[in-house]
Amino acid sequence: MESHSLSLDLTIGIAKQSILQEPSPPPCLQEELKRVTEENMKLTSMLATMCESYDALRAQLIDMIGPTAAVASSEGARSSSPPSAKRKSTESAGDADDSVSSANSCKKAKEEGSKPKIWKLYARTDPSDSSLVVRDGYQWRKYGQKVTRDNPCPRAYFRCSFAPTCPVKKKVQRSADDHCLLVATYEGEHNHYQSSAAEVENAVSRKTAGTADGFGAAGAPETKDSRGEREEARQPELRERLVKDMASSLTKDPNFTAVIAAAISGRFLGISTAQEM
DNA sequence: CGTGTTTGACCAGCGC
DNA sequence: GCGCTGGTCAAACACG
Repeated sequence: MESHSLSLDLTIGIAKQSILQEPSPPPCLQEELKRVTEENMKLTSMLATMCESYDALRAQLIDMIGPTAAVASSEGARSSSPPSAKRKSTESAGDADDSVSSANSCKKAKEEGSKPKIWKLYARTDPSDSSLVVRDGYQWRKYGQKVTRDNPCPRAYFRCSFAPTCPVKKKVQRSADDHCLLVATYEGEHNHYQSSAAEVENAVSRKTAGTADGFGAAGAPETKDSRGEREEARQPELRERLVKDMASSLTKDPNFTAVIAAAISGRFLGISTAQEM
């Protein structure tokens, strides 16, 4: 997405800058340094603008869908009705949910005090898409798959793999009636930031397009309490997340090492001018 | 070779 | 105690 490439450009820009801050660079490099610095500042301001726009849009989105979205904690997931348009399919998804709920209800009594948060996400998928993948902005590692009794479609089990210590699990199963509908049941809360801002946008857009559950941009259940807290803490978090995204982009992007190598070998200027064209 | 997925085996909880 | 079921493990496999 655009924001992602922007952050990548930004990281490359920063990298270029740091490379060029080697002791006593030649005059042509100083000129380039100046240009890159300006470009970097422009990108930074663009990024800030985008973040503000994103915040505003997201706030609007939450206002729009908040009242209808089911607060999908274990207690509220089934009590609040989903939007009428999705009523039938949600009920059919409920077939799958019932097994989850009944399984969880057994534990409920025991774990009432310390049970992890459970929430659900309904996602429409292409009928031809047979994968049990719900793109919610986090990295998941599949650790099991099982065919359950009340649904011929297999249920897939995932763990959050973005952070080794993250306790969150999710189960994804197609609705027995509507095979286009994926029901993702999340368990626990993430103890880290979302892996990708682009994925966040993806998740949010999916939600507006066809999903109808409590699901914040951070992939956590969107309760009023947590929402208020996050609104307050958003700006510092956002900056920190951007920094992490940048670092992540640096380590993941093979092109970055090529840029570094090119810069070091003196081909940097050629690449830079070529990019401008 | 490292990482993620698949899949059969295993385990624990529950109802009868 | 036994069988059923959901959830997890871990070896084998696939892929980049």
